[in-house]
Amino acid sequence: MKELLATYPREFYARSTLAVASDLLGTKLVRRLPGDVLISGRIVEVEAYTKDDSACHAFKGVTERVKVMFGPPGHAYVYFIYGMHYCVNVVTEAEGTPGAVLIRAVDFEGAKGGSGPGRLCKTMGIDMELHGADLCSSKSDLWISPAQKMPQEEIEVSARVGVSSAEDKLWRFFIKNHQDVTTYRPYTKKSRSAKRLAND
DNA sequence: GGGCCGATTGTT
DNA sequence: ACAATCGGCCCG
Repeated sequence: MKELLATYPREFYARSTLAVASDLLGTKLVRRLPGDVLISGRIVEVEAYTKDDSACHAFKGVTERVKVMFGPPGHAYVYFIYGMHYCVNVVTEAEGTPGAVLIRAVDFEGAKGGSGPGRLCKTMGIDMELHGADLCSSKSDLWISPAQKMPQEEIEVSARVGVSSAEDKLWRFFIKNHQDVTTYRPYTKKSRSAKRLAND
Protein backbone atom coordinates (compact mmCIF):
# COMPACT_ATOMS: atom_id res chain seq x y z
CA MET A 1 0.00 0.00 0.00
CA LYS A 2 2.60 2.51 -1.10
CA GLU A 3 -0.12 4.98 -1.99
CA LEU A 4 -1.02 5.35 1.67
CA LEU A 5 2.41 6.81 2.36
CA ALA A 6 1.92 9.80 0.04
CA THR A 7 1.15 13.20 1.59
CA TYR A 8 0.05 16.62 0.43
CA PRO A 9 2.71 19.36 0.28
CA ARG A 10 2.32 22.17 2.77
CA GLU A 11 0.92 24.46 0.05
CA PHE A 12 -2.19 22.29 -0.03
CA TYR A 13 -3.00 23.38 3.51
CA ALA A 14 -1.84 26.97 3.05
CA ARG A 15 -5.11 27.95 1.40
CA SER A 16 -8.53 29.11 2.40
CA THR A 17 -10.00 26.84 5.06
CA LEU A 18 -13.18 26.32 3.08
CA ALA A 19 -11.25 25.14 0.01
CA VAL A 20 -9.13 22.75 2.06
CA ALA A 21 -12.21 21.42 3.85
CA SER A 22 -14.07 20.36 0.73
CA ASP A 23 -10.87 19.07 -0.89
CA LEU A 24 -10.25 16.79 2.07
CA LEU A 25 -13.39 14.79 1.38
CA GLY A 26 -12.39 11.47 -0.17
CA THR A 27 -8.77 11.62 1.07
CA LYS A 28 -7.43 9.23 3.66
CA LEU A 29 -6.41 10.02 7.20
CA VAL A 30 -3.51 7.69 8.00
CA ARG A 31 -2.16 6.81 11.43
CA ARG A 32 0.99 4.86 12.22
CA LEU A 33 0.66 2.88 15.41
CA PRO A 34 3.48 1.32 17.42
CA GLY A 35 4.95 -1.63 15.53
CA ASP A 36 4.64 0.23 12.23
CA VAL A 37 0.99 -0.74 11.91
CA LEU A 38 -1.02 1.55 9.64
CA ILE A 39 -4.69 2.33 10.09
CA SER A 40 -6.46 4.57 7.61
CA GLY A 41 -9.94 5.91 7.02
CA ARG A 42 -11.45 7.80 4.11
CA ILE A 43 -12.62 11.26 5.19
CA VAL A 44 -16.34 11.65 4.57
CA GLU A 45 -17.31 14.59 6.81
CA VAL A 46 -15.48 17.79 7.83
CA GLU A 47 -16.14 21.25 9.24
CA ALA A 48 -14.29 24.52 8.62
CA TYR A 49 -13.36 27.01 11.37
CA THR A 50 -11.71 30.35 10.65
CA LYS A 51 -10.68 33.58 12.35
CA ASP A 52 -13.57 36.05 12.48
CA ASP A 53 -15.73 32.99 13.14
CA SER A 54 -17.22 33.11 16.62
CA ALA A 55 -17.44 29.31 16.74
CA CYS A 56 -13.69 28.93 16.18
CA HIS A 57 -11.53 28.10 19.20
CA ALA A 58 -9.05 30.72 17.98
CA PHE A 59 -11.67 33.47 17.67
CA LYS A 60 -10.50 35.31 20.77
CA GLY A 61 -6.83 35.12 19.92
CA VAL A 62 -3.80 33.07 20.84
CA THR A 63 -3.91 30.85 23.92
CA GLU A 64 -1.76 27.90 24.85
CA ARG A 65 -4.40 25.47 23.61
CA VAL A 66 -4.92 26.98 20.16
CA LYS A 67 -1.49 28.35 19.33
CA VAL A 68 -0.81 25.65 16.73
CA MET A 69 -3.68 27.13 14.72
CA PHE A 70 -1.60 30.29 14.40
CA GLY A 71 1.49 28.35 13.33
CA PRO A 72 2.37 26.89 9.93
CA PRO A 73 -0.37 25.00 8.09
CA GLY A 74 -0.37 21.25 7.68
CA HIS A 75 -0.10 20.45 11.37
CA ALA A 76 -2.59 18.65 13.61
CA TYR A 77 -4.68 20.58 16.11
CA VAL A 78 -5.94 18.06 18.66
CA TYR A 79 -8.14 19.07 21.58
CA PHE A 80 -9.79 17.33 24.51
CA ILE A 81 -13.52 17.80 24.93
CA TYR A 82 -16.27 16.90 27.39
CA GLY A 83 -13.73 15.39 29.73
CA MET A 84 -13.39 12.24 27.66
CA HIS A 85 -12.97 12.68 23.91
CA TYR A 86 -10.30 13.93 21.53
CA CYS A 87 -11.00 15.64 18.22
CA VAL A 88 -8.50 16.15 15.41
CA ASN A 89 -8.20 19.12 13.05
CA VAL A 90 -5.91 20.06 10.21
CA VAL A 91 -4.39 23.55 10.46
CA THR A 92 -4.98 25.72 7.39
CA GLU A 93 -4.19 29.21 6.03
CA ALA A 94 -0.83 30.97 5.93
CA GLU A 95 1.28 31.02 9.08
CA GLY A 96 -0.03 33.68 11.43
CA THR A 97 -3.63 33.26 10.33
CA PRO A 98 -5.63 30.77 12.40
CA GLY A 99 -7.85 28.27 10.64
CA ALA A 100 -8.63 24.57 10.88
CA VAL A 101 -10.68 21.74 9.44
CA LEU A 102 -12.27 19.39 11.96
CA ILE A 103 -12.41 15.79 10.76
CA ARG A 104 -15.83 14.54 11.81
CA ALA A 105 -16.11 11.13 10.17
CA VAL A 106 -14.05 8.59 8.25
CA ASP A 107 -14.92 5.36 6.51
CA PHE A 108 -12.87 2.31 7.53
CA GLU A 109 -13.88 0.44 4.40
CA GLY A 110 -17.26 -0.27 5.86
CA ALA A 111 -16.04 -1.24 9.33
CA LYS A 112 -17.46 0.60 12.32
CA GLY A 113 -15.75 3.17 14.49
CA GLY A 114 -15.26 6.08 12.11
CA SER A 115 -18.51 7.97 12.57
CA GLY A 116 -18.06 11.02 14.82
CA PRO A 117 -15.01 13.14 15.68
CA GLY A 118 -14.49 11.54 19.08
CA ARG A 119 -15.04 8.00 17.93
CA LEU A 120 -12.64 8.16 15.00
CA CYS A 121 -9.90 9.50 17.28
CA LYS A 122 -10.49 6.68 19.71
CA THR A 123 -10.41 4.07 16.93
CA MET A 124 -7.25 5.51 15.41
CA GLY A 125 -5.47 6.09 18.70
CA ILE A 126 -5.31 9.86 18.27
CA ASP A 127 -4.73 11.85 21.44
CA MET A 128 -2.76 14.87 22.65
CA GLU A 129 0.52 13.16 21.75
CA LEU A 130 -0.31 14.00 18.15
CA HIS A 131 -1.18 17.60 18.92
CA GLY A 132 1.00 19.70 16.63
CA ALA A 133 2.18 16.73 14.53
CA ASP A 134 3.43 17.74 11.10
CA LEU A 135 1.17 16.07 8.53
CA CYS A 136 3.68 16.88 5.77
CA SER A 137 6.61 15.09 7.39
CA SER A 138 7.47 11.49 6.55
CA LYS A 139 8.53 11.05 10.17
CA SER A 140 5.05 11.83 11.39
CA ASP A 141 2.72 9.21 12.79
CA LEU A 142 -0.28 11.01 11.30
CA TRP A 143 -0.82 12.31 7.77
CA ILE A 144 -3.26 12.56 4.90
CA SER A 145 -2.96 10.53 1.74
CA PRO A 146 -4.19 12.42 -1.37
CA ALA A 147 -7.15 11.42 -3.50
CA GLN A 148 -8.93 12.71 -6.54
CA LYS A 149 -11.21 15.63 -5.89
CA MET A 150 -14.80 14.60 -5.17
CA PRO A 151 -17.33 15.57 -7.83
CA GLN A 152 -19.25 18.60 -6.62
CA GLU A 153 -22.58 16.80 -6.92
CA GLU A 154 -21.51 14.22 -4.33
CA ILE A 155 -20.81 16.90 -1.72
CA GLU A 156 -23.48 18.27 0.57
CA VAL A 157 -23.19 21.23 2.95
CA SER A 158 -24.97 22.22 6.16
CA ALA A 159 -24.58 24.21 9.34
CA ARG A 160 -21.96 22.84 11.72
CA VAL A 161 -22.89 20.33 14.39
CA GLY A 162 -23.01 21.32 18.04
CA VAL A 163 -22.05 24.94 17.56
CA SER A 164 -24.31 27.49 19.16
CA SER A 165 -22.93 30.52 17.34
CA ALA A 166 -22.45 31.43 13.68
CA GLU A 167 -25.16 29.00 12.68
CA ASP A 168 -25.61 30.93 9.46
CA LYS A 169 -22.31 29.58 8.18
CA LEU A 170 -22.84 26.43 6.10
CA TRP A 171 -19.34 25.15 6.73
CA ARG A 172 -19.96 21.46 7.26
CA PHE A 173 -19.09 19.39 4.19
CA PHE A 174 -19.94 15.73 3.78
CA ILE A 175 -20.38 13.02 1.18
CA LYS A 176 -24.02 12.63 0.25
CA ASN A 177 -25.79 9.56 1.56
CA HIS A 178 -22.68 8.15 3.16
CA GLN A 179 -23.35 5.75 6.02
CA ASP A 180 -20.57 7.09 8.24
CA VAL A 181 -21.64 10.72 8.15
CA THR A 182 -22.90 11.70 11.61
CA THR A 183 -26.58 12.17 12.23
CA TYR A 184 -27.59 15.38 13.92
CA ARG A 185 -28.48 15.07 17.58
CA PRO A 186 -30.08 18.17 18.98
CA TYR A 187 -29.39 18.62 22.69
CA THR A 188 -26.33 20.05 24.29
CA LYS A 189 -26.27 23.20 26.26
CA LYS A 190 -30.01 23.65 26.28
CA SER A 191 -30.40 20.69 28.56
CA ARG A 192 -28.00 22.07 31.10
CA SER A 193 -29.56 25.50 31.27
CA ALA A 194 -33.00 23.96 31.30
CA LYS A 195 -31.95 21.77 34.18
CA ARG A 196 -30.49 24.70 36.08
CA LEU A 197 -33.67 26.64 35.63
CA ALA A 198 -35.69 23.71 36.84
CA ASN A 199 -33.58 23.44 39.97
CA ASP A 200 -34.08 27.09 40.90
C1' DG B 1 -9.56 29.84 43.35
C1' DG B 2 -14.33 28.81 41.70
C1' DG B 3 -17.84 27.97 38.53
C1' DC B 4 -19.56 27.35 34.03
C1' DC B 5 -19.62 24.87 29.88
C1' DG B 6 -18.07 22.59 25.57
C1' DA B 7 -16.57 21.47 17.63
C1' DT B 8 -19.35 14.25 22.16
C1' DT B 9 -21.14 9.78 22.87
C1' DG B 10 -23.53 5.66 24.74
C1' DT B 11 -27.35 4.36 27.25
C1' DT B 12 -32.21 4.88 29.17
C1' DA C 1 -33.52 12.69 28.14
C1' DC C 2 -29.25 12.50 30.50
C1' DA C 3 -24.83 11.12 32.68
C1' DA C 4 -19.95 10.65 32.25
C1' DT C 5 -15.97 13.70 33.23
C1' DC C 6 -12.24 17.48 33.00
C1' DG C 7 -9.52 21.32 31.10
C1' DG C 8 -9.91 25.99 29.35
C1' DC C 9 -11.36 30.31 30.22
C1' DC C 10 -13.63 34.06 32.45
C1' DC C 11 -14.21 36.52 36.73
C1' DG C 12 -18.58 43.05 33.71
